[in-house]
Amino acid sequence: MGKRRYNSENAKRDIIEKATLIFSQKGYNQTSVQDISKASGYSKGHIYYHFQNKEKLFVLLAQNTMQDWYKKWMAKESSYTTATEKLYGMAMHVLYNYQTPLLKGGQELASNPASSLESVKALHELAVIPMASYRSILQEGVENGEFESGNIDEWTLLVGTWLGGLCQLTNTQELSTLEPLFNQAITMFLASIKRRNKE
Amino acid sequence: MGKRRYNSENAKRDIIEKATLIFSQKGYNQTSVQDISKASGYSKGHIYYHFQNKEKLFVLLAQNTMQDWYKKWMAKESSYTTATEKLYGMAMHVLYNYQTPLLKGGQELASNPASSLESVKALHELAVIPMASYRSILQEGVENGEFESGNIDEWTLLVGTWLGGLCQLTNTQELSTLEPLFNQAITMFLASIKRRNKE
DNA sequence: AATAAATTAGAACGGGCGTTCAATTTAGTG
DNA sequence: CACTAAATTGAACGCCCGTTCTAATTTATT
Repeated sequence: MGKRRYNSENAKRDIIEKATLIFSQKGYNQTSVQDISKASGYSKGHIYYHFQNKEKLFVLLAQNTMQDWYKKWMAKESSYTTATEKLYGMAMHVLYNYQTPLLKGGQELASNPASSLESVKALHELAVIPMASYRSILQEGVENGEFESGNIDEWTLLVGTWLGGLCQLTNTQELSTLEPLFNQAITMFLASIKRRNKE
Repeated sequence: MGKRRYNSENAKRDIIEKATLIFSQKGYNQTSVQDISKASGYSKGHIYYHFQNKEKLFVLLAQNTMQDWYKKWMAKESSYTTATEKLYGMAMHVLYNYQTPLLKGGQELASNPASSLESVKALHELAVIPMASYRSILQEGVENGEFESGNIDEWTLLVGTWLGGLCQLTNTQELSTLEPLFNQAITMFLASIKRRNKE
């Protein structure tokens, strides 16, 4: 009666790995299950042995990716002492870890009326995660007096959209060349929210 | 021997109109020629009477849309006297006239290896238009002393990506509610590039 | 009224898609 | 070694896509 332990986890891992890569490169609609099959070396049928369907597979990958992004940020965050440092750190974290193209795939899926509500909802919840991270930094900065008091939700949207917009450039430019740009955005943003010392 | 003048221009106009709408709503891949046929009331075959194929049709629409955007801006621009005013005006112009979803469709098309190089090139040229518009405002501001002298190309990218990022919000929020946000972005941006008067 | 060209519809095609399913191989168990 | 369940394949299905083709209809000119 002992549980048998076979091993299809290698296969599953391979599929996940390759699928993440291809979805990132080509988006959701333009990635076929056949593409994933070919890249992973497993048959189309086997993909359906591990995953219910293409949609569920994508959502899982998006969740994994975002979770990874968030965990890595949490690990890094404590190494910064001020909210200001955290903002700069976040900009770099976004530049190097945010999987813009995968998120783009999410928009494709979400905008398709045929997609299950469940998946759309799941993806929507993912999009909230980075915003919450930005918000918490801004909040902290206001509370400890680094930043002026102001409309934190508005600031969150502003910094979030700016970083999101900048990420579009990652499609066409080498990441490292974008560092100054990301930093400059934070510098400009900070210039408007930093508390100016009374002298 | 005189040229006959029939009238299928109504049909063509209808198709263009509906196709623009649907491409904007659903993106490139998820819009089928059948969708356009149904919405316009003309047969699939007739669409191919007017347009070579789906790809060319899309490129044409994108060009029309961008041309329209640019013309409208040119018409508006002269009503602003300072570069500062122009930036605020541009933000509103982008908010209300930039067809983000259509541009998204362009990215889909461009990222498909099967797309013709010609189309990809045409779309790429379109993406340059708004950037050039931003740049010219910044240039003007520097030249007439409104703005500090600085790296204009970097500023262009920064303001461009910010407005582009903000535009993503137009998918989910009422345009008019976004006005303050767009204005706030410009205000923050200006705070960093405006020349401070010597006193 | 006849004609020829412009316009439109609709059926048909080949292909690729996501998905299902039956059959086969693989590997642990007694 | 036989047995059984997991793992994996590959063919098959039905669907919708972009596109083409042919035939019908409308329209302007003669």
